[in-house]
Amino acid sequence: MGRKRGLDRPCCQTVTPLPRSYDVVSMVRTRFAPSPTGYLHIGGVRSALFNWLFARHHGGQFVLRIDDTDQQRNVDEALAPILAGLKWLGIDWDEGPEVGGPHGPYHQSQRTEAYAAAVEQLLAGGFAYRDYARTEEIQAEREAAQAAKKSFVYSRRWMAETDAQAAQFEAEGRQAVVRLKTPHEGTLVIDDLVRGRVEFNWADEQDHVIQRADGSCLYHLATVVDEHDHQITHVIRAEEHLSNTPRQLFIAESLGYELPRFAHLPYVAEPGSKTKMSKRKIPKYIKNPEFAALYNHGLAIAERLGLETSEDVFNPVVTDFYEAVGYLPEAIVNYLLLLGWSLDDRTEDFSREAMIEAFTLERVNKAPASFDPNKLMAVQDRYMQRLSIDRKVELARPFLVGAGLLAASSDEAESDPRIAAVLEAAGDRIRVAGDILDFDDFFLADDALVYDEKAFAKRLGADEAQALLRDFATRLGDVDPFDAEATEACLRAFVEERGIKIGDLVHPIRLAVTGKAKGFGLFETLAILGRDAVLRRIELALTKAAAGT
RNA sequence: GGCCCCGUCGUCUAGUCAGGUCUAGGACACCGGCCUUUCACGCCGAUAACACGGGUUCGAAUCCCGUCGGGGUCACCA
Repeated sequence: MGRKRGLDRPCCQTVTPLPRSYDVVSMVRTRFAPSPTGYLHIGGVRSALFNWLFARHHGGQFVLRIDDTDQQRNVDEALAPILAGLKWLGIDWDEGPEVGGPHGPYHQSQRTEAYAAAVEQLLAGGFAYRDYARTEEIQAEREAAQAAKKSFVYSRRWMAETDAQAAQFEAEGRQAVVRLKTPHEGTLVIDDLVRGRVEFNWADEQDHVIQRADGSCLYHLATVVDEHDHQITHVIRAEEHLSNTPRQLFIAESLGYELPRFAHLPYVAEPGSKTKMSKRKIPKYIKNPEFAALYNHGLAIAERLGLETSEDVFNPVVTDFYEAVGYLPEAIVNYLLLLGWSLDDRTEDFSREAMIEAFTLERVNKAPASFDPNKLMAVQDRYMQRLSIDRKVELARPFLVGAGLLAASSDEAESDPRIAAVLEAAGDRIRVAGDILDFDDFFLADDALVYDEKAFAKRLGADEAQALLRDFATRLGDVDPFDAEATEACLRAFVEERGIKIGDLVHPIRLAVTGKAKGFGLFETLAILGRDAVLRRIELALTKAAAGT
C-alpha cells in the first residue's frame, strides 16, 4: 500500500484525513499479537477473527506474533492454550509460531536486536533522548499535573542530549532510560477504518519510555518495529489501543516507516453492561441470570467429567470453556462475528466462506457490544441441529467416556448403538455435545439409577399408581417386538381398557425406567432400553416405592 | 481529573455518510396461546427503542449546537 499522504513528516501538523473508504493496492497483511497469558480471552478471539477475516477477504496474509516482551518463564506453556484455541476455532495463521515464515522471528523476545537498533536510530535522529530522571521525580511531576487538572507533560529536566550532560547525571548516580521526544504542538489526525477521523493534540502526549535502563525495550516501540518488519498493512486491534496510536505513529514516522492503516474495534463488553469483559469478574457476571445459566450449564457438564473447575481454567470468558463443554467452533465463530459486525438487517447465518466473502471493516460497529449468552446458545443450537447423527455420535462419545459411562476405547464402545439411538431420540434437546450426559440413564446399570425423589413421590408414591404400573409391566413382558410402535400400542390398549388417562401411566413408567421426570418420547425410551432393562427397572422402582411408603 | 471514543427495543443489530418510502425492520431473550405423555422443538401472537434539550428544514433516528450518560486510556504492563 502507498504511504499515507497526510501522515508524512512532520507529523505534528494538522493533516488532511483520508476518506474512510480505501483501496487495497498490494497484499494485505494483518496480525494478531497475543501475549502468552495461558488462556485465550473470548474478546481476543473476536479481534483475531476480524484480522483473519480481513486478510482472507482480501486474499492476504494473517500473521501471528507473540508479545512476550516481558515474560521470561514458561512462554511455551502459556502459549499452548492460545494456539490450541485458535486452531480449534479454525483461525489459521500464515506466519508465526509453528509455521515460521519469511519475516521471522515472530516472538518479541527474539527480536531484541531489532528494537535496540530502532532505539539507536531514534536517538541519532533526535526523536528520542536519554533521560536520567528518577521514578519519584517523574511521579512528582505527574501528580502536579493531575492536581493542576492538566495533561502530564514531562519537563525534560533530566534530559541528556550531550555526552557531557549524561556524564554529569551519571556522576550523580543516575541511570538513563530512553524516552520519546514527543512533539509539543500540533494535531494528529488518524483516519481509522472503523471510527473515522480521530484527532489528538500533541500537547497532551507525553514522552513515553521506550527503553529501560537495562536496555530492554517497551511494548510500543516493539510493536511498531514488528509491524514494520512483518510488513503489516492493517493494524486491527481493540479500542483500548486507540489512545496509544499517536506515540506509535510518532515512532513509525521517525523511523521512516511506511505507515499501516489502523482499525480500532470496540471491545466485547460484559453481559448487560458496557464495561470491557474481564476473566476475573465471574462472580459479578454470575449475578446476570443469562450468564449464570450458561456458566452453570457448562459447570454441570464439567463436573460430570471431573474437570478442574476453578475460575482460572474453567470460565466462559475463556475459549477453553466452550471446547470443554462441547460447543461447536463454527458456532462460536459465527456468534462472535455478529458481535460488533453485521452484513444487513437479517443475515445471521454465515458459513466460513460466506463470512470471508462478506466481511468488511466498514460494517464494524463503533459501540461496544455486550456478550449475550442467550444468543450464543441460540446460534450454537442452530449449528448443532444441522449435524448428522454420525457426527453427533463422534462429538458425544468422548463425553460419555469422560464421565465413565462408556469404556474408554474398546471396540464395544466404538460401536455402541445406544449413542446414536439416544442422540436420534433426543434431537434438539442436545444443544452442546456435553448434553448427552443428561441422558446418562441409558448408559447406567439398572441398579445404579438415581431417581428424582420429588417426582418419584408424586408419580409413584400412591398405591394405585404402583398397582397400575405392576399390572402394566406384566403386559409389557409380552410385547414383541419390543419397539416404540408395539409398546405404544400396548400402552394405549391398556389405558383404554382401564379407562384411565395415558398420563397416569406415562409418568410413572418414565420415572421408573429413567429416574427422571422429563425426557424424550417414552416409547423411544423403552425401545432403546430394551425389554429386560425396562422390566428390571420397573421392578426396582416398585421395590423402592414399597419401601418408601 | 486530562485526553479520546461511544449512545436505536432487556441484548445483538438494520436504518445515520447521500433527511421523506421509519406510525423505526430483523434476531435472541421474556410474556401469552396452540401442539403435546413430560421436557424440548415447532407454530401463532403480544410487550418493547431513536439518551435529553435546543436549532436548521415543508419534513430529522438521520444535519448543527449544547447537555447528560456510558466506556477506554493516562506505567520503566502488554
